[in-house]
Amino acid sequence: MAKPPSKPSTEKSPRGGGRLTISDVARDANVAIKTVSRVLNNEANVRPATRERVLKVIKALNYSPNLAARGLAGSKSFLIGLLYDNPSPHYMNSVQMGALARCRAQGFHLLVEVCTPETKNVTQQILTMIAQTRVDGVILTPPVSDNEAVLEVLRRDRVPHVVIAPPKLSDVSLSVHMDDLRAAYEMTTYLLKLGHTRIGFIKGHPTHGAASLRYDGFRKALADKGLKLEAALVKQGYFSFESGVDCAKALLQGRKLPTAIFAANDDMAAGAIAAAHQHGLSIPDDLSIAGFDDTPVASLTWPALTTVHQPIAQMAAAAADLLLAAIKERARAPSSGVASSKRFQHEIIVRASTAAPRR
Amino acid sequence: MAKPPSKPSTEKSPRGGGRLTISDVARDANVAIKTVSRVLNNEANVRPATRERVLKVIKALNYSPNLAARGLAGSKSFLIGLLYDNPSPHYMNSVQMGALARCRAQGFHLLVEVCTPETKNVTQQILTMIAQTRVDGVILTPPVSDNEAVLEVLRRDRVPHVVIAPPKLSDVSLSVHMDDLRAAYEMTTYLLKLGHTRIGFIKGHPTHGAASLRYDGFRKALADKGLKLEAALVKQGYFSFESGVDCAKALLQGRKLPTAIFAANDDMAAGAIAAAHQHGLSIPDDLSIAGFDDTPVASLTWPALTTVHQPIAQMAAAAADLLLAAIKERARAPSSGVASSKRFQHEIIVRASTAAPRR
DNA sequence: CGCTCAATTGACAACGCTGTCACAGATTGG
DNA sequence: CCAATCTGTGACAGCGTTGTCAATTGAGCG
Repeated sequence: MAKPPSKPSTEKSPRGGGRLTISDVARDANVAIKTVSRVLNNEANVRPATRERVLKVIKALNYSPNLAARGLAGSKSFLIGLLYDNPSPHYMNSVQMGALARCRAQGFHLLVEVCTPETKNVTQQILTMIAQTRVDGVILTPPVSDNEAVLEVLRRDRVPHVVIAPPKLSDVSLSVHMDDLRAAYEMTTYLLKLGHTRIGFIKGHPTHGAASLRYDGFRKALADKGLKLEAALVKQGYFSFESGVDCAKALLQGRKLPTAIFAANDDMAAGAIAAAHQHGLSIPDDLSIAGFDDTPVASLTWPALTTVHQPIAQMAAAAADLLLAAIKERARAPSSGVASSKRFQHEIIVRASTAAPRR
Repeated sequence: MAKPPSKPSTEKSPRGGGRLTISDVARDANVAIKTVSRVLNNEANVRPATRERVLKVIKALNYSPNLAARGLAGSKSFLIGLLYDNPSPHYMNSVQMGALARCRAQGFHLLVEVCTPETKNVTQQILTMIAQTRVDGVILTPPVSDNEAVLEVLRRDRVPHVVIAPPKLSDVSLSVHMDDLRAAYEMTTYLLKLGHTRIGFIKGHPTHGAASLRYDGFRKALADKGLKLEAALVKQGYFSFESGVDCAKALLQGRKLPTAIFAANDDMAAGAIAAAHQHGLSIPDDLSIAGFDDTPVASLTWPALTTVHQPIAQMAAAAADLLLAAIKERARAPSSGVASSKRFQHEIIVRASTAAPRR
């Protein structure tokens, strides 16, 4: 009985990679399945010529390995979980774009998981997700990143994770962050240098870690210039446009008007602009206004908003890199990873909403 | 040698569901693995008492099944791919929130895939993703939804998919959509009813399907009122703030000024507002301005923007429902699914940027 | 030329679940 | 009362990969 000839690679046209398996490749390349696996995983000890041949067949067949099988057999799932709880679409979009680019570049996929504020048991939700999907790592964004219970669980289960904008630098987790205090300090200093001496400040949401840092930066800048903080010029906002309107109105009804207002985020700054318009004030001639975050709205207000730019997408990309590196490292040495944090540089973006005060 | 006693269920504390397998549950519930599987998949032919018992053990152990194994053994991956290529963070955020809620409610996870405009071969990218992850279905958002080649591939490989805002209603795909023409018609009619007769229009990006529908709606409303379309009052924009500024400036420099401007999206409307401010015009007294989409920026401009609201999150949720239903249906009868489309109702949101023209 | 040792390759058993099918017990009908 | 039928349950074989370890190859050396 004649042995059936091995089928030529052209038999299956290089279409969707649909139902191809690793053994199809092995057959065509005339090697064992395991060797194909070695090539796929970039393992050592494959003769260059063999590797070449296998790669050629893979390409010809347009084969790509089944993640589920890989996940089951090996330990890697090639899945990264993105924990998501941010009310700002722009922020989350930037994070996703940044993280996704890096993940895909390294062959990982992004699994998005939302935990709305109503979610009673975030911890349980994460646990379930990990058990189900066996994600190789998790990226946390604010304000989930403030949740100590979640971090605790991730550490206990030894799930690699990276925190974007952690409330405080941890010594057990990876993280990326920005210097909110310094940024607010610089913006305040910029306003002072323009000649403003009465600067109103609209604080951010009281539970948001970074918000208080921004206020600290504001105070420090005043102090360093020898100026006293006037309580009447500080209002408590909540990051929303409406709270910005309210706070600005309150500031503009005081006895001695501020010549500038610095809001802890752009939405509130936009609110301040609206309030100023309503008061018949001209910006920046009668009143300078500065924001924080450089969201798209900062370019769409009239006049365009002077604000602090954070490189969100870059931070997210770096977070992904950090995470992926840790995952690879852990595969080599299962010892717990080292904590490390990368700091990013902000930038003061001067637009049309600020100017020297009118004499 | 004594046979080791089967370990009691309390041995593994109900923690992370970490390394539990289905056989742990089977042992504790005193049934076969297959029976646990039946319970997990809600299959028939399990005695209620047995089902109960298994469920109790599952809960006690805090067990959740391994998706990779499920995917490998069965045909389902419990993964939905979200194809993503939208420049608007707000839009994508809404889509994700809407889709994610439904997916998670039905035990599915969301895999995000970006295809930037630079991606040379979107089709290949999708093919690879499908081959790797074996997603059970795909959700397409505009403008990917306009890409006929992508749709073609999905159909050929018989991957269930749903299209959000397709350029034209397909007879082979699921979709959800809104009546852009009618919405623009209504907004225009609203402006006409206020008493405006010279209405400027800023068109959207020329390659965006919905953009031309909006223009069609505008023209139809004028025609139905017996008004002639003045070419000088129509400008070609590109959906960006800057193009809105430019178009509005051009409109405001014409001989006979319009008393209202209708822009095909909010960003351009915001641009028009800025341009009007620069021309020293008061809104809405000197000039009414209307937008389209009801993005967050519409509430942050001054004055707040009259615009058309689309229920994006609801549409995405419906899209997910449609898709999940089709997946379940296909599991029952592998015949190709029926096409169906669900239409959603828009809403005219009247804010402060529009009013009757000054006499 | 024969031997050693490292480099390369392959056979085979998992991984955790579902599909298939066989089987025991319960139910029905004549 | 027994065959015929239906329910509920379990044994077992994969699904497409990787891990383990044995087998084969080839180069270097005395």
